Amino acid sequence: MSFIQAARRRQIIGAAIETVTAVGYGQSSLARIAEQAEISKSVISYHFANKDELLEQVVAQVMDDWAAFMRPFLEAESTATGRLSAYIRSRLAYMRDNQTRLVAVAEIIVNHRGPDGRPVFAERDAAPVAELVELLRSGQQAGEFRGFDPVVLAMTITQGIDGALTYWADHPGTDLTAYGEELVTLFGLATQQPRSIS
Amino acid sequence: MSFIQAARRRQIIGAAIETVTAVGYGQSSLARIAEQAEISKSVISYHFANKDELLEQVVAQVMDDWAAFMRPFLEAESTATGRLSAYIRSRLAYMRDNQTRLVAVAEIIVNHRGPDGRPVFAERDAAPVAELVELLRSGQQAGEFRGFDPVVLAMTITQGIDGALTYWADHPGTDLTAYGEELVTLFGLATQQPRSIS
DNA sequence: CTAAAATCAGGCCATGCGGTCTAAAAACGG
DNA sequence: CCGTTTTTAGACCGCATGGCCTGATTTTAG
Repeated sequence: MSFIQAARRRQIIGAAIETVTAVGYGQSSLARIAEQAEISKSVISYHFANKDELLEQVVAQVMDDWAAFMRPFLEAESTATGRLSAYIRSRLAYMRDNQTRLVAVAEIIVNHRGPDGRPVFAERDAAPVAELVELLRSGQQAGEFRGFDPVVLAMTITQGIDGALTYWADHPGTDLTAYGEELVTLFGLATQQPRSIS
Repeated sequence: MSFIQAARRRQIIGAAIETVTAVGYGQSSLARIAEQAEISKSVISYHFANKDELLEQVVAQVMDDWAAFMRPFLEAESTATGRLSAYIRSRLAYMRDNQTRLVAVAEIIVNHRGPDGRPVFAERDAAPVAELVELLRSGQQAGEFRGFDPVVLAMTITQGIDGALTYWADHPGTDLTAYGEELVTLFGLATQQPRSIS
């Protein structure tokens, strides 16, 4: 893949992200994206097979980048409790520097459907939840966590973190770091082994 | 409003809900909704001013019904702790009997935009969160809850409950009652005043 | 320098959209 | 029973969409 190809693809992907964040998935036509990028519509058609492939690339790029960003934070922790806190903190840290990207991806994941009407990115969206389930299970086996249902916990944590993005998008003054610390203590209390029963 | 008018409106609203749940907001054209209802497209235009009014009615009907369903459960509780549990349980109880309705409304709220590109139902969606904030604040003033940020808590609880709907839609075998109890203990642990410090 | 390949702009097309129009059918009142 | 009003079906309109095509322009290769 040539240099100019890669550059154009990056530019178009960026324009798609800006457009989706600004006007929503439904209004993000190829014409609008091209206008945002200040190029002709056919340039998109030349560099991407179709709109689906463009959206696929947007999602893949952001998700991969996000996972790569988080990995070192998780690997630095030895206990499950520490990894859970690091998970929450690093997801919010990434949010802080990639708001538009993540808003766009969230919009695409929820809305993009195949010809059968079913969401296309459902599996990709479920992956981080599955990862969290593993984290929680290991913490239970290590005796750090109480005996909750790890699926419910993982789902709720994921949703809680996504809620921070939604809230931040609606209230730009929000201190995301403080929000994250609230979540860390919240889910810390919710997961840890209760004190002695007596 | 005549009897037949009311019946037709109910039928069309029902068909809109079915359609949105089945194929998503984006693919829910008036033609599809009419097909689902086995009527002609113009019948919709006759009974509703336009698509926006139809969606408005769908959302309003479900949200009002939901709030009315929950009210007695909340009023039966005297403590903030009890009201929080009742809040979670009653929201999940309503979900159990109204899955398609709620999936459709969630989809519409997130996706429906005005001509300016901004979401239309943002305020209506924020109302339950504001209600929860009040509940949590009163619990803090009563000394039942610890000193968390009530906005973060309210947001996380709301998101956590919505997560149950999402998970249930993807995993039809889910026991919603058990899911709800997990949430009750989870947020119970997260909110209650810590034991004596020593 | 030139010919081939890659890249781009603008126009074009079939499709599906929301909404309207006309006329037929159904319901209703006297 | 008939005339009026309400309700419905189906055709139709203007518009935006995703995708494609043609031809011009730029880059690359020999």
